[in-house]
This record gives sequence, C-alpha cells and structure tokens, in this order.
Amino acid sequence: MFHEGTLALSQVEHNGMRIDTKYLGRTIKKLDKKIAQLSNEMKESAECRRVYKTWRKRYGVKTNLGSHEQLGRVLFDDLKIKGKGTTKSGRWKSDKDALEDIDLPFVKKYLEAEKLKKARSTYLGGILREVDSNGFLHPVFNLHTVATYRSSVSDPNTQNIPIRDTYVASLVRPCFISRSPSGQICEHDFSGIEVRVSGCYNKDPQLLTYIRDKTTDMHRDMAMECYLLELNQVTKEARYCAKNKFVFPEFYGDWYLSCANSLWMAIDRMQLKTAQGVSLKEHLRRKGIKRLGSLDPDVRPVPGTFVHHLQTVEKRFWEDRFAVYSQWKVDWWEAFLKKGYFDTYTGFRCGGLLDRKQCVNYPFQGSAFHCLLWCLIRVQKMLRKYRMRTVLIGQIHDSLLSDVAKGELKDYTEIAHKIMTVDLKKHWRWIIVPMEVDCEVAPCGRSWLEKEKYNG
DNA sequence: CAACAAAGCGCG
DNA sequence: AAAGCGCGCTTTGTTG
Repeated sequence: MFHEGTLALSQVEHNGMRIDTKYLGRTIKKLDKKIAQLSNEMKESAECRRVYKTWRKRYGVKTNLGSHEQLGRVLFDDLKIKGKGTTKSGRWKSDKDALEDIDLPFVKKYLEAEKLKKARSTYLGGILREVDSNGFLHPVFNLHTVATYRSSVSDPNTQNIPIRDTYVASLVRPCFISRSPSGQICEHDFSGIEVRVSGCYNKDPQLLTYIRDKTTDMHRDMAMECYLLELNQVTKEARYCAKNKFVFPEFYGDWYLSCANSLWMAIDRMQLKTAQGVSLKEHLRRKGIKRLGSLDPDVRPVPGTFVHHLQTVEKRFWEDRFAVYSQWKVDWWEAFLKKGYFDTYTGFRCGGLLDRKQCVNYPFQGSAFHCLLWCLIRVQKMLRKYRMRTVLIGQIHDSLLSDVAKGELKDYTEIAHKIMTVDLKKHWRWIIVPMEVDCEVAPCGRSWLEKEKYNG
C-alpha cells in the first residue's frame, strides 16, 4: 500500500494546488500594514503606555515586542500580574492560554499581532516562497517520516492551513483556488474516523453503539454529564466543549484535572449557557458546584468543586461507560511489553521505545490514515480509468482534496463516496462499523475558504 | 555566521 | 508514575 501510496502521492504533488498570487500579494501587504499599525499602538497609544514604559525600562534598546520571554518578565515580574506558572526551563509561560484572561489593551494587541504574524510568516510567506512561476504549489508528501505511519506534508505544510479561527481562515484560504474558472475545490472528509477505527480495535459495545446507532450521541451525553445538563438543556456549544475538552483528551490519555480546567474556563470564554439561557456557572452553582477547585495534583479534590465533579465523571467514563475500551488498553500495553512490538490491522509493525499512551494511541491514528490512503489510491485509479480531468490535489489525514473539472462533479463525488463508504469496508473486513463521509464543495472558480456542504 | 534548543501555534 | 496523541514551521536567544 505504501508503494502504491507513494506513487499516488507523487502524482498529487505533480498536480499541485493553484494559488491566487494576486490575492496573496495584496493580502501580504495588507497584513504587514496591520501588524505595523498594531506595533505602533503598543508603543504609542495612551492605554498601552504603562506597559511599554516598563518594557523599555527593563530592556532598553534590546526591547523586542515579539519576544514572549521579554513579555513574561514585564507582565509577571515587573507589573506583578499573576502568572500561570513557568515552563520547564523556568521562564514564565506566555502562550495564549496564559495571556488571554489579562485585561490590558497592550496584551490584547500583542495577541492580535501574534496571530497576524503567524498568518503572515508561516502561511502567506510560506506559500509565497514555494509557489512556482505558473502559480502552482507542489507540497511534498511523506510516508516515511511519522512514527504512527501517518503521512506528513512539507514545503509548505498543507495539513495545517487555518480553519478554526474564521478571521485567519478568511485571510489564508482564499489563496487556494481552482485551476480553472469553471472548476471546483472539493473535500471529502471521513467523519469521526479515529473513533470508528478505535471501536474496531477495542470492540467496546457501548462505543460501537454510539458509532452505529445514529439516534445516540456520545458527545451530547458527555456534555450532559460534564455540565450536569438535562437533554433539553444541551446547546451546540456545550456539546462542542464536551467533545474537544473532555472526550478526545480522555481518549488520548488526558485526565480529569486538566479537563476540568479547560471545561471550566470555556464557560466564560465561550459564554456557555443552557438552552434556556442560564449561564453554566450559575447553572452549576444551583447544582451545588460553586467553584473550580484546586488544580494542584497533590490536593485532594473537595466535594462541591468542579474538579471533584469531573473526577467522578472520569471515573464513570472509564469504569462504567467504556469499561471494555479501558481493559483493551491494559491488554494492548501488556502485550506490547511482552513482545516489544504490536501490529496494526493495516499491516504495520510498531516497535521501539513507546510509552503507554503512545502504545494505545498509535494503532488507530495510523490505521485511520491508512483508510484515507487506500481510498486516495483507488480514487486516483478511477480518475485515470475514466479519463476524467478532475485531479487530486491534497490529503489531510482523514480528508481528500480535489480540484473537480467542469461537468464532473456528480460523477466524481459518487465515485469518491462509494470508495470511501462501500469499497473500503469490503477491502478491510476488520472495519466492523459504518464509514461516513462529509463532502464540501466550493462554487466554480472560488477558493478553499468557500467550500460548503454538498448533498449529492 | 551556522547550528541548535525552547517556546509557541496551526492542523487532524 | 504521570498527567492527551501525531506532525511542520517560525522566531527568539544562546553557543561556538
């Protein structure tokens, strides 16, 4: 599969992604201006003066407003703001999490500037550096670099193009356009494939039911438990938080203390409410949970705190709800210790120095990607067989990116959908759950940003 | 100047 | 006992 995959991905490299170079140049200029403007405000506006003066006092001509190490010293040493601890080497933590609750205009501007600088240098700058004279990008796909036997992409990396922050996405994604004014950027995405594949390994009956029975909803149920909600009180946002701040972290080996913290912070940051409009802080207070509680691992959780509550949620999660999954992890790890390796269902052997979490996470991270890779190979064969003009232009772990030629959308999406949901399952009988695919398509000649849900 | 480590941040 | 997994890329700051 990797031999065929290498050939297929080299074709994807050759195809390349069309770049809107005019937009790129324009947006770089615009961002440079915005970044300079922000930097100016940090130095000269009245509301920022106190912080900037303190900074100058400490660093003089060495003042660098892009240095997070300097920022940490200024805020947490000089201005006595309460920090969020230090890194391993003893410097103040100064990432987004440590800064975003500080109510200073200077810090708000700093965070905004850092965000724009990231967009400017990593993304727009990276694209500009790599785009060829025809306006095409040809990123490099690797199958030999990743410990889990996933893929990686470089020069530039097109597997981490911004999407979650809608503003940054709206700056970067318009760069990626169809190669023809009548063509369409199209993306097929396996939904929840890592969870599905993990179900194939651990065969936890509860997890399999969640996957197979569409009337059930794991993330909704965990939102109910985490925030003590009734079914009719769960909002989309609460479900989102349960999914991304509890379920996935727990599946990958996180623990209740850090989950409790991020779920709790999310209430204010995302202004979480019940469906009826009551703030979740207030809601929890009515249920007897009045504060977060200590995040110190050595302090025993106190009843009436959110930390204590999450401890019980975690216990039920692993000991009652997903007990079979829990036991599978124990068995898989012990088998690895005994043999020194494990084999994935897709035919890969992982050995060497692995810790417990890596050992129980690698098999489905790799296997999930192999599902996508197998489909990519097949889709490309079909495109060639039917002499279609649609081309594959990328792959993002569980999704397939294409530039669909005029008049081929219906055929292409049918082919891709069938391969991903039907043929794949026939090829690998270990896939004992349904595979589901979301398809998104951009209007003719428009960019990757503008993809929207497509229904046959 | 190059090489490297650390910290940070984007994605699945 | 430790306290999410996997990547690539950038800037800062140090070292030789």
